[in-house]
Amino acid sequence: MADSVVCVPELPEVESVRRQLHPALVGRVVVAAWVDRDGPRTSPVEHAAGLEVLDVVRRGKYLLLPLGDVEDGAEAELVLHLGMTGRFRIADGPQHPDLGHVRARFELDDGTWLLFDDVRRFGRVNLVEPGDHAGIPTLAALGPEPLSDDFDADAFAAALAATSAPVKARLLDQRLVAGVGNIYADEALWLARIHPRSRRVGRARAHRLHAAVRKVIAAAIEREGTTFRDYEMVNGQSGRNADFLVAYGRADLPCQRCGTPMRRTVVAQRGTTYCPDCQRA
DNA sequence: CACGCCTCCTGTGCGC
DNA sequence: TGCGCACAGGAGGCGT
Repeated sequence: MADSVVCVPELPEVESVRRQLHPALVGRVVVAAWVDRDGPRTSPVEHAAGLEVLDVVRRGKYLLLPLGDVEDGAEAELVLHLGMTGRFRIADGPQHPDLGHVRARFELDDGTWLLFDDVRRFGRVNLVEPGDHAGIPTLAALGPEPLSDDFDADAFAAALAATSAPVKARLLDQRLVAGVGNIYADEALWLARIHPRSRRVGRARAHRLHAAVRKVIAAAIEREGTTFRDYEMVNGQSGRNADFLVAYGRADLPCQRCGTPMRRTVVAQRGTTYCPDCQRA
């Protein structure tokens, strides 16, 4: 079962990508930009040409690249999302042997190319006015970064107390906290000993979950993310977090806390693994 | 508004 | 061996 699991980029994976893209892109001027087609997840990017990459910022699972002029500031913003299978390469030309489904290309003034490859087309490539996220509702309503002071335990507890949805659904919806996806939701809920389908999470358990989210995200960033198959860094290497997972992908394996076989279920239309003994509703 | 279900997309792995 | 199909899921859209 575990070897059929596919990994999707979440906050730690996107942060690892950001750290590799930043030194390669900041200060570069876009010579030409191309995206494979218009659609709900892509929009024309040709106007990026002539603009300098001023920064490579991450918010949740989004990468934001302000483009413009060092003195005049940002004139545009490139919004990128890896979706499920997105990956980047810095290449010497418009092709790369590792990439079979290039969806966007950015030629840079030092002769390198930023290539975006995305088999399943769930990724996003949009060029917008700086800060104009109205067409990207999840980004516009994105909650606080989990490792920032803006992620407040009391506010998190209050928000959970005001909802009737399963706690895992709230972790996934990006509004209470940014960047948590299916893997780290299961990991954090296991660590906090909370059943993923629980609809009533009191203050004490909410505080445990708040700490658990921070812990699993920080640990995964240290290990440059989790790789099963799809996610990889800009240099093609894997993250090292897969060997440290305690919940995700461990159905039928013994709980590392109590030895009870982990159970697989579906919550919020997502595969979910939890310990039926030490994660109680 | 909140919630939950459906859809998109395609490679992979399994069963027959 | 080969075919068909279920499955994976972030985010958007829509129905209730």
